[in-house]
Amino acid sequence: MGTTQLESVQEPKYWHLKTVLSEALDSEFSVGEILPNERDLAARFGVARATLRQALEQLELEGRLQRRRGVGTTVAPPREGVSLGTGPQAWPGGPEDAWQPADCTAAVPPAGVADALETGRDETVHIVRRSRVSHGRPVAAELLYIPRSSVPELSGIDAPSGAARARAVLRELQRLELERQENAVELGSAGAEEAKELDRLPGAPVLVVTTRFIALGRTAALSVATYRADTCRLTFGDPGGVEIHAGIQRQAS
Amino acid sequence: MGTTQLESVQEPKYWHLKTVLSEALDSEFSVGEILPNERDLAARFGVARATLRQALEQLELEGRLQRRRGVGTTVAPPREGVSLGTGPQAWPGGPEDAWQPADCTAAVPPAGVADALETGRDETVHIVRRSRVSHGRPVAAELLYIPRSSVPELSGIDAPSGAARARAVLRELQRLELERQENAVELGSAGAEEAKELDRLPGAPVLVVTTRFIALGRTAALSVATYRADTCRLTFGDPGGVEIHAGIQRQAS
DNA sequence: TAGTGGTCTAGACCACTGA
DNA sequence: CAGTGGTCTAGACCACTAG
Repeated sequence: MGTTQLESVQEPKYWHLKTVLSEALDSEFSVGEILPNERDLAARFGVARATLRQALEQLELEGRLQRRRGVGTTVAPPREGVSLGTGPQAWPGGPEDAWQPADCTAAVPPAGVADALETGRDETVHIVRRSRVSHGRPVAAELLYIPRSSVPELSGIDAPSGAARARAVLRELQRLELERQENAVELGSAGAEEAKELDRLPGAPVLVVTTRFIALGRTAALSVATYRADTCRLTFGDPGGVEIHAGIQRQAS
Repeated sequence: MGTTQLESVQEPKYWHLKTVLSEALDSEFSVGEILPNERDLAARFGVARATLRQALEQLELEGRLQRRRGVGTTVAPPREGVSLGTGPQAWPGGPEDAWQPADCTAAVPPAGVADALETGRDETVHIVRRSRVSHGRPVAAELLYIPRSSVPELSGIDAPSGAARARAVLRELQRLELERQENAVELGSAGAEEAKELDRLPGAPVLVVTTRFIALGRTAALSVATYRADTCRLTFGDPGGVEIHAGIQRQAS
């Protein structure tokens, strides 16, 4: 560090800024603390506000900062471990399920979902909306697609929609014997509705977890869950033991 | 759609742009095709280049586009499913392992890693670098931390470093009986070295998969693998069956 | 060397929050 | 209401790629 080496071969300003800020966060700030506003910070570092923002965006993406319009930028707590499927295989709505049913409607699913469910593209399915809350904050929103054939005994006399119906559908689902489930995780960005549910702006990065529940050789239900990427670390496999934080592991070399 | 409704309550331009572009990608472009350059596109839509770029950035984050400096913007192929742990539990370097060992050195790991491994903070461990390639493209880079105590029989006469030593270390690891493993997935951004290995720019979004291998009640190895978030969809649990694409499922309502 | 995307600037206005 | 972050503009220059 003695010299400002030539090795700054062409390091972008925002990248250097990010490094400096990251170190400052470690040493000079504590969780929840409010940073100076963007205009002040930019002036302090002698860069345009847009450049400063580029650094802040990266730090927010890495879960180190939290920015809220009208409020300010605060130091984020370490990411929270959120368990996916504690037991190897379990229906949604079973015991130990961390999700809260919010609503249930009947509608035609997107074509991709219909194909996965092997239902006709015009066929309506049960769509259960659920949300997952942790430490009082929403962390995930889910759409659960369930073909009518998976819950044949569902009484039509039950509530036509709402949380009560959602619970009824999930209860019926338990009667099937779950063969196995397939999971996939990928990066996405929050749509308008998801953003509202997750208390973020549209376009915010999310981890999309797609789960296919397989019973009797066919896909009995399909879940598409979007987790806040800024606050969540998805854990799976056998739990237990001390928590580990990749974020911390990756710092420095 | 008949009217440009007032419901454009305040939809940002870049958001609307993203929607328009996304639909155009579906209907008017095919995979690999090159889009007009940013200056032309911006002019065509009557927005500043920065605004256009904001839309492109989102689409790239969602894996719909691929941008390369000096080349242009192309339509990306659907994300590729990348399997994490086909069998429930297996040591790295075992049969069916998709990784290619690249190097092996001995060094003091980051503090977070040392804590997870329960080694002293000044203690050196074996660090195996591996890379994962799919369809000729690099998709992930990994750092594997292995305490010396996990491979006590390792002969000091072997190659002091390089791929040969990496293979030797992994071979020794197989002798331990794997009890279980813990996985975690979170969003991160590529560091300078990772970026080079993944053929991306620094700061590119990555999915960081942390795996703790547990044997004899202690952490026998720790893997930190970074996957390209733009091209990968991580799959786990029992495989088999038709591939599903959350990206497609999430389109439209 | 021409053309691409990546970085950066110095402004402006807006939407939202909280006092 | 004042102050915050979010959006947007119209430029400029740079790093990289390929012919």
